[in-house]
Amino acid sequence: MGRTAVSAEDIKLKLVETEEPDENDYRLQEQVGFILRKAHQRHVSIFAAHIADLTPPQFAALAKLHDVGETSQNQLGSLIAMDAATVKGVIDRLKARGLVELSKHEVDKRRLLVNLTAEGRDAIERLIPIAREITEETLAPLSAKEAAIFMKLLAKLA
Amino acid sequence: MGRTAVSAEDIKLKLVETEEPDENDYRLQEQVGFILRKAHQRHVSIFAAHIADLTPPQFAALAKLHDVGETSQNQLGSLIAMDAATVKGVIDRLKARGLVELSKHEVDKRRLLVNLTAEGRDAIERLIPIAREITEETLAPLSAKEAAIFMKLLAKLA
DNA sequence: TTGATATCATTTGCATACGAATGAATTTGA
DNA sequence: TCAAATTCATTCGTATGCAAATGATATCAA
Repeated sequence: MGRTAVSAEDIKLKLVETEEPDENDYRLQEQVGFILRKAHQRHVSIFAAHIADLTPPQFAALAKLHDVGETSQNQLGSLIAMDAATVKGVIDRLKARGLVELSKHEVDKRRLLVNLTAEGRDAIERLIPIAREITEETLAPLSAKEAAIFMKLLAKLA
Repeated sequence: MGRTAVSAEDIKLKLVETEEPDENDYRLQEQVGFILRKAHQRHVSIFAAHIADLTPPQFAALAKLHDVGETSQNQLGSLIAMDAATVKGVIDRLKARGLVELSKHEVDKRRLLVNLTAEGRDAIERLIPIAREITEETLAPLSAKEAAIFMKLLAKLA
């Protein structure tokens, strides 16, 4: 008698429970987005410890300009993954510090050309070796093989 | 004769070149920090497409409160990797929207306790399934096996 | 050619993110 | 016990980051 004493309500409850074990075990700490944010924070912190007077976006702008030479503000932004509003602020601050200079495009009057100053060129050339150390330190928790795999997968995600 | 015609200058030049092929081949696009930033940007964009009325940090705060219940503002911050100044802004905005309520700690008068409101609880429980989809879509460029490896390595980095 | 579109840059508003300084309350240690 | 150190929260200043609106200039298409 007792062994078969399972009501319809019991069964329904069981089903509901196994159908959605969802809300109970959502672990924020294991979600990509959350960990990506933390990993990025850690990198920024390592960067700041090595290069105190420049932010990563500012460094990116200088490094890219060093790479490609004169470009328009918007184009530079697309090269370093910054929208127009953001890149403007970054360039303004670099200009205020004399690392970059602006000029108007002769033909297309909408464009604002950006270029490194001599000081900006010196700065970026001096900083690139340090940037290599920053990359290295950021990846330090991984073995060489792990780092290679990680970079490949990260590039797929980005 | 011709085969051994290598001057001291030639050798020095060769050495210099192999000692620092550095500044010439620094590729911003291949640095961890740069790609991490882009991957994070992509995730935030995916998040916004699924959950328009909440930011990832706001979601994190609600999810963590749902997980651990009432906590102090600072403690919540450390649980979701936000410093005191940042967490205050996030909590202020959640409070203004009625998703969270604040109260003073009876014993330790320095602490400000944060708790979900009924509305906040409803919201986070409704959003968690969507957050799973966001995680899934963020990892979509990777196979299941790649995603598992990536998450393991990313966790090591963060 | 000219009217519709598109592009480049700027501005505004909002939301992280964090260092540094400050004040209040608590804990520690001599 | 009481002064020093620590912790919690707030505020200020600076720097991304992005959506949306705007104005100027270019390009395209009918």
